[in-house]
Amino acid sequence: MIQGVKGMRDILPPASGVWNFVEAAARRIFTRFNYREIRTPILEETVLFARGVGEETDIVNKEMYTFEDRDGSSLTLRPENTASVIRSYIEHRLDQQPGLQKLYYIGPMFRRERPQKGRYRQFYQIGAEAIGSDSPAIDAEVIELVVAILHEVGIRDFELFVNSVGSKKSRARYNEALQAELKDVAPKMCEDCRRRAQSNPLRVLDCKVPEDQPIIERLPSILDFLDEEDREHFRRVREFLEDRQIRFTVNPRLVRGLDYYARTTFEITHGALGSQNAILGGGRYDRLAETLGSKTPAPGIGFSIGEDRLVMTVEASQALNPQRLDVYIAPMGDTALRHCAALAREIRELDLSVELGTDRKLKRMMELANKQEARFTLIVGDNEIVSQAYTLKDMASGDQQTLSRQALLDRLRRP
RNA sequence: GCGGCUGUAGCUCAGCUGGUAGUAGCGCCAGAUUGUGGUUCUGGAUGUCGAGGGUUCGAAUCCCUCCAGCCGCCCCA
Repeated sequence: MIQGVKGMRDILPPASGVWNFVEAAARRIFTRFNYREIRTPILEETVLFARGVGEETDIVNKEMYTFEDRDGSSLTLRPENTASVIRSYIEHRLDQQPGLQKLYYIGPMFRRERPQKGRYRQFYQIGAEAIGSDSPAIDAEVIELVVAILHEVGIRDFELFVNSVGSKKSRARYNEALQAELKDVAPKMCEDCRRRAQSNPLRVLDCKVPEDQPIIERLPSILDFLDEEDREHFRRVREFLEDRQIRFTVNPRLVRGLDYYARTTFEITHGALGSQNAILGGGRYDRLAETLGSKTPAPGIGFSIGEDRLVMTVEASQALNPQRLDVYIAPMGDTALRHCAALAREIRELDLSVELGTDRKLKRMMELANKQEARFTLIVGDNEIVSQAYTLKDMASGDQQTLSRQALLDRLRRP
């Protein structure tokens, strides 16, 4: 049997209905915040991600699907979308458009990681970028926007963490200070932390072992390494969030991220997700455009929601009503079947979903109507064609009435 | 990429001190007299027991390899 590729999955009904629900909700909120959709290619030149995301990140080092094209150029399946959006912004001179560019996207990304629940090699992100301003008010609005999306899909019990990682320079200084400090205290910590102190000091901050917490609390905070401007920027972001009555926790340990992050970073987690508990993450990337060759600065901030994970929490938190069938038409015989095609078209024009049965037996068609939870079944046989009166059965109550063609359409028009 | 656990009908699973697959539940199909579903009853189909190899007279059951999923690491969405 030919199977799907590892880490990639089929999204079947009824789950696909939840995906559509989530995407429709996101689009509504994006529209309210005046974001418009951008669609970028799934393939980009490898160098875009190498430079944009950062040569030293795990994503670029070991997780990209990179291959040589027939002409010898190196192409990569996008592992994230911010770099592509900025590339497009530069290429099409969107900085010449009036005001901010507020763009959103929905689509698949690819990273070759070991698959797990909530972690797939082809996964989907719903994201947005606000490019062209470094105002802290934009940071707060972007965060307000993601919170609004979560509310719109019915998720309330999440936690929002915000932090500021300052400039690249202050992050480097912080990393040094952390390493120096860890040299002394790491031996007293758990096995994992001792390893991380060597390989990736920032990861120590994520340790969940209770005994290590007192030590971690005494480690230096990145917030103490910010310069004056970064500190003020972060203060105002928090102020704007409070004005908007958005509940958040400052988490100085939230320092991970791609190389391009600067100043504000944020993350939202949800308990129902297990170890892959981050449902979305984002941050500011004021220098990314220049890194990618823009002559003019284009400070921006964005986020991406892990749609797979969002769908999981939506599925866990509420029972969504699946797509309903409005009318099942049961024609009795070939004449009726031909006759019903026009009838089906007329009912569909009322924006109702219609299934036109092709089975020979009425009993069988009634069964199918029932299994698909049709609201009505319309029975059309010789009697009905001759008399131009149709039998409409309400499947919930079992009531049946005989209606003229016009009365039938009127009856179906109102719920 | 590393470690652990798991893999039997469409789904959930039983069988696993080796003897050649389950009247299991749900679902699916058909019938209970020719234009009426949901309940009930009756009957039926479907599995190369994840794949390949090995041990054995004989393997779903033991061993090896591979594949996939899940959990942890790592990373992140």
